[in-house]
Amino acid sequence: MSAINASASSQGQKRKREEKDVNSKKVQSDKPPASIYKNLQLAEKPVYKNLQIAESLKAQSKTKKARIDRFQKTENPKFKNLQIAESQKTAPQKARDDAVQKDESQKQDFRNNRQHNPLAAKQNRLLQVRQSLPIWPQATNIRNALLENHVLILAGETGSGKSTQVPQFLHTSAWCTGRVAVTQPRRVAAVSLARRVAEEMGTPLGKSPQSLVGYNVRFDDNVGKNNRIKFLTEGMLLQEMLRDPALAEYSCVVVDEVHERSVNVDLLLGFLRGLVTGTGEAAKKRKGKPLKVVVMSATADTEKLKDFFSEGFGQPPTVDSIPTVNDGEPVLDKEETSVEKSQESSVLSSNKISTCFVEGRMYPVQTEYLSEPTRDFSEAALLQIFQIHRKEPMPGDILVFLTGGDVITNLQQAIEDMIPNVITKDSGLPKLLVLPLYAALSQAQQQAIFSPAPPNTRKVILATNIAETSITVPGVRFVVDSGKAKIKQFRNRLGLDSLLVKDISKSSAIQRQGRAGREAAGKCFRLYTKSNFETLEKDTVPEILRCDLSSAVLTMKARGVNDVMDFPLLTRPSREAMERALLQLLQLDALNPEDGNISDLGRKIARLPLTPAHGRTIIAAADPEMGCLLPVIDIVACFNSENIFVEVKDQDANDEAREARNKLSCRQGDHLTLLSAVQAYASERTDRKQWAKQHLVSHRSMQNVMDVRKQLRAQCQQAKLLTKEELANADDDNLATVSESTGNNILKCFLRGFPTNVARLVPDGSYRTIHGHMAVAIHPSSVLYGRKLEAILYNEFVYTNRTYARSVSAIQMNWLEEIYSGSS
DNA sequence: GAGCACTGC
Repeated sequence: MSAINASASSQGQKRKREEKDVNSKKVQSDKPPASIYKNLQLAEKPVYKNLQIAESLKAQSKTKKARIDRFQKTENPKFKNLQIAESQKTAPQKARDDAVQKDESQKQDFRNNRQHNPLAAKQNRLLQVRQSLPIWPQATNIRNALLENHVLILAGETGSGKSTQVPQFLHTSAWCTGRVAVTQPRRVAAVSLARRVAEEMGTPLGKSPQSLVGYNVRFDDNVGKNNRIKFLTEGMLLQEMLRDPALAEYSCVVVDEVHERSVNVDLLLGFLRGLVTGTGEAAKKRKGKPLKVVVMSATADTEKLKDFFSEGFGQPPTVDSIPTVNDGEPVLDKEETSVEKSQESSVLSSNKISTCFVEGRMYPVQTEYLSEPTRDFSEAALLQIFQIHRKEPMPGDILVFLTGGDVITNLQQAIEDMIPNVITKDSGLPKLLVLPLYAALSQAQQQAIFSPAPPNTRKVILATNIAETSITVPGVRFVVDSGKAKIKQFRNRLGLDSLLVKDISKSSAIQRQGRAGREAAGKCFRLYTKSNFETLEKDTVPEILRCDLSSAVLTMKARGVNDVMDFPLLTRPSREAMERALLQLLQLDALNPEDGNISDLGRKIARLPLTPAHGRTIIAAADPEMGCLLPVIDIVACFNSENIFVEVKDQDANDEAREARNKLSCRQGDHLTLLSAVQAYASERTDRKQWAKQHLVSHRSMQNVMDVRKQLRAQCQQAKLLTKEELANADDDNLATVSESTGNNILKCFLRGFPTNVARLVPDGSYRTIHGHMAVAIHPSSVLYGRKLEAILYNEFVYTNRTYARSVSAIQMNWLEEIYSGSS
C-alpha cells in the first residue's frame, strides 16, 4: 500500500494547484500527499482488497481453498458462470479460432517486449492473483462473445474481478484497433482501477510513451497517446461526446456499475445504443468502424438491459419487456415469462447481444430481523450494537447504516454514555471505539476508519449511505441496517427539491447486508421486520425520475438529439418533467423558440460544467454591459462546492474568529458574501489554511472552489467570453472592493439565470414566490436571515420542515423588467 | 432560529 501512496503522492504534487504554489511549502507539509487522490483507499472498487482476500484465502483452511477451486471449475455445469447467447455457436468456428490465435500472439508480443521492464516482476506476481479471480476462466468466452456480437451485458457480483479484467481481455482483440474506454460513476474508482490495471499489465500509468493505461477525471487528465485502455468518469465521456459524438477514438466502451443508475449512465446508454446499432446520427461518422459495448452491472437486471438494446436493433419490444412498475404479478410468474422471453429474443437478436453472468466472491451473511417494528431506529441501533458486542466474537467491527450527520452524532453520544455501564471491569468485554463516517467530515476524520483498532477494541462505524457505495470499510463483520436513507426528490409542480428520510429499496438493503461478508462470514441485523422488508420497493427509483431534467435535456440537445421525447432511455421520465425542463431551457434562451433546437447560446452553456441556470448566469456576466464575469465565476464556483462556511457551534467558536467571519459578510446578501470570502482567501498569500481557520471557513471546500474557478476561467477563455488580458489583469492582490453598481450587476446576472427564483415581501411580513405564490422563508444560515426586504433572489428552494430559500440576496423588482426588456 | 444523503462535467 505504501508504494501506491507514494506514487499517488508524486502524481498529486505534479498536478499541484497553481494557487497553492504560492505557499506550497506550508501547504504541502500540512496536507496529506496526493491532494485529491489521497483517499485512494476509499476507492469503491476493492481491487487491492481482492488481492488480500485471494492471498489470505490460499493460506487458510482447506474449506476455503476448496472455495477457490470451485470458482475455477467452471466447466462443471453446476457452476456454469457464463451464458453466452446460443447464436454464437452457429458462427464459423475457424474465423473465431484464428482471431483468438492472433490475439494470443499479440499478447505474447506484449510480454516479450516487456521482459526487461522493471514493472514486469510485479506484473507476474499479480498474474497469479488475476488467475484466481472468478472471471478469469471466462476470458475466452467473453472475447468470443464480442467477436461476433456488438453488445455484451455482463452481470458480475462483487469480487468477480470484472472491472479490472474485462478491459484487459478486450484490448488485444483483432477488432480492437482503437481504445477501450471504461466508465465509472466516481472519480476515485476511475483512478484506482487505472492504477491497478497498469500494474497488472506491467506498464507505467498515464502519459508515459510506454504506458498502456490512463485515466481522465475532472481536474486530472492522465492519458497518454499510446494508452490502450482509458478509465474515465461517465461525465467525462459525455463531455467527450460534445467534441466527437461518434467516439471515433474508441473501439469499445465498457460501462461499469450500471445498476447505480446515475443520470449520466442513463444518458450514456442512450447514446451508445444509437452508436452501436447505427441508428444514431453520429453513428455514420464512425465510417463503418464497429463500436462494441459492454454493459456491466452488479445485479442480474440483464433482461431489462437486453430489451433496451434489442429494441435499438429494431426488435419490436415484447409486451412484457415494457418496463412496468410493480404490476402486482406474482414474482414466480414474472421469472417464468422472462425466461421464455429470453430464449425468444436471443434468436431475434442473433449476432448482436450476448449476456453473461459471473459469480462473485463473497462470504455468507446471516440476516436477522426485528420481531416487532421499532418507532425509533436510533434506539434500536443502540441496543443492537451492545447486543452484538456482548454476544459476538472478536475480531469483527460493526458498521451501522443511518440517515445523516445529526443522527450519527446523537447516537455516538448515546453509545459513549452507555459504555461505562456496560463495559465494566467485571464484564470482561473488549472496548468499543465509535467512529462517525459521512461526506461532510474532513478527510482526516474519514481516514480514521482505516486505522486498525487498538488492541482489544471493537470499532463501531456510524455511517450514512457513503458506506454503501463510495467507501469500503475494512474489518466489518456485522452490519446494522436502519432501513432508512435520506433521499432527494425534485418536485416538478413546485420546482423544488425535498430531502426526506425514506425507506430504502430491497436492492439497497442487500447491498448494505453484503458489506458484512467481504472479509469473512458475517451477520446483518435489520432494524425492521421481515414482512416490512417484503414491502420494500425492489430497486431504488433511478435518479432520472427524481431530479430536475434541465441539465439532462440540454445534454441531449447539445449532442444532436432534437426530439428528446424520443430519445431511448432505460427509464422514461414523465412527460410533465420533460416539458418542464424544455420550458426552463427556453426561458434561458438555450433553445430556439421556433424549432426548439439548441441555440448558439445553449451550446455555450452545455460546454460549461454547470447547471443550465448557472451557465446562463455566466453568459450574462460576460456581456460587456454587465462586465462582471470574474466575480460571477467566483460565486458560481462556491455554489458548486460544499458549504465554505464552517458550522458555528455556540461554544467552541471564539469571538475573534466570529468577528473575522462577520467582516466577510455583505449586507446585499449571500452571493456577494461568498464573493468577498473567495477574494479574501485568494489574496491571502502566506498561509491560506491558517486564514481559513481564523475566519471559520472550510479550507477543503475553498480549495475546491479554487479548482472550479480555475477551470471555469479557462473554459470561458476558450469560449471567447474572456480575453487573455482580462484574465492576466485578474489579480487577487489588487482587490477593489465591489462597488454597488458592480454588485447590482452581479445580482442581475443571477436573476437572468434564475428568473423564477424570486420572492417578494407581502403585507403580513412573509415572503411569497412570484411564480406560484408559495410561502418561503429565508434560511437561518443566510446573512439576510430575519430581514424584511422588497424582494429576494435565491439560489435554492428546499423543503425540509418548511420551505426555505437558501443563499439569498436582496434585489429590486424593477430589475426584472429591465432584464426582460434588455437583450441578454 | 435551522440543519445538508451521495455523486459528477
